[in-house]
Amino acid sequence: MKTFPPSFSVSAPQPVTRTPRRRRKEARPSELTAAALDLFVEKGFAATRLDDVAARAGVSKGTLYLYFDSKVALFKAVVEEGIIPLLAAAEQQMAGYEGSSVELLRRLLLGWWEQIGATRLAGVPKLIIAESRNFPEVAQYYHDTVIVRGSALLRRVLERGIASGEFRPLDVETTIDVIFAPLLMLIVWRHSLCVCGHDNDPETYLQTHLDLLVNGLCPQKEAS
Amino acid sequence: MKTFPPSFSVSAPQPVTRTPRRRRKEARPSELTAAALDLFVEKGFAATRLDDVAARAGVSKGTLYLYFDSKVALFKAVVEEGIIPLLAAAEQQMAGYEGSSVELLRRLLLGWWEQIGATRLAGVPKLIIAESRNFPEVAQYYHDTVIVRGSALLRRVLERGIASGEFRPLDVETTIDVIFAPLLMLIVWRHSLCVCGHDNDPETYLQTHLDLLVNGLCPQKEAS
DNA sequence: TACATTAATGACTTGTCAGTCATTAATGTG
DNA sequence: CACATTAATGACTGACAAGTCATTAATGTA
Repeated sequence: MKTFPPSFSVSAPQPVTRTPRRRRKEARPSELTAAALDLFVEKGFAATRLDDVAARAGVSKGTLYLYFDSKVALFKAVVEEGIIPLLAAAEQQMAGYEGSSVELLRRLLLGWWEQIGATRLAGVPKLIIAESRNFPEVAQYYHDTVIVRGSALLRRVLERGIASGEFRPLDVETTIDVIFAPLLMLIVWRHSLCVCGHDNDPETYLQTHLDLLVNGLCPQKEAS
Repeated sequence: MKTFPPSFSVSAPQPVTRTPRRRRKEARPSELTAAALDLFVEKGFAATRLDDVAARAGVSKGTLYLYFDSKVALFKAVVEEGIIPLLAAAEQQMAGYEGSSVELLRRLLLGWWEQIGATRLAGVPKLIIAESRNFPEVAQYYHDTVIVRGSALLRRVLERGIASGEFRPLDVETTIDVIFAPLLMLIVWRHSLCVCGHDNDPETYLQTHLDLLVNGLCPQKEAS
């Protein structure tokens, strides 16, 4: 990753193996947010050093501050770039859907897993869960721009299913949170508690969750 | 919080308004763990300053180090004192239970809520979820002493229910985690994301979770 | 090639906090 | 009371990291 001075001499004379400066105003911001996402995911928000973010993006810390006012601003940019577009796409897709509500719910949850849960982006919600207490500004921003909008998607599915009689009438607002909790805990397990060996197979976990959700714990009382 | 010399003179001649030292070797440890629990819950593990823990317990930081080798040791003591006894009690209770498995599951989850989730102790699992990545030693300790033992309780309930035909045959290990996830997320909401207004009524939340668990999302197909 | 513009740098300032240790004083005993 | 024991103190150290800014040098233009 880094350029070390080789212990044997090479044809090109490298003064101190320092790559020359490059002026790349356009490319810096996205390179910095990409580096930041990696490190936020790996170490958490508080534990990520901006020196490291800058180094991974191939610049110095001073340069980072040229493009982002603060650590918080950098995080907001990561969310803006990584999550918001996915939300917009999901809203689009759902608008045109015509099948059953059970299937729609399944697609929504599995889609979230594929596009966020199973990717580097999963670090973002994990980080919010872990650190919002210490960074209320960050939490507020994420709540207003992501959670509210994501909840609305689930709300539509549930209301749709209840209206069509596919679902029992439930407390929709509470059910949204109950349904989503296992997905969030799945990424928490995979990004935090993994350190102590305990781990789940995500496929099995999601299947089990959906199965419990749709069918419950008890056998269908067909013969009653 | 701190004792300032008053700018006007007071009848009682307070040299610098400093309470005299007291030697209370016996009482210190539990006073310190109590103070630590409060602050860990409020601020998280990393963000809790040992100066503050000591101050809340009415001693200086040096005294804290007289009784605990490190911040991690202090945390372990908090778990040892707060959580382990509850686990032991739950195991005891469950051994003698004779009713239905649905009812046993309900009692287990609601009992967890009453004794941990709704109390100051809820901060402990929340803290593990949030910070295990940065403190693997802490996570490992908690996994080995609490999570493994708690999972065993749920496992017994599920196996009992499956054996009696009350529950469908399921992947028990995965189901344990899926069932517990919403409870953990509930305390995360209440201890972290509360900062941004979003909040649930715990009673409704738990009822909804149990209802979904036992009955699922769809109406019972009685007439099929 | 000479020069103006400004992207990029990294040493520095400032503040925080875990953990240490020489000093102080509370308490029991003879 | 005199004094030994040891609980308690808090100033200090060392390490770390966010944010700043005077300096450096890449690049385009005349």
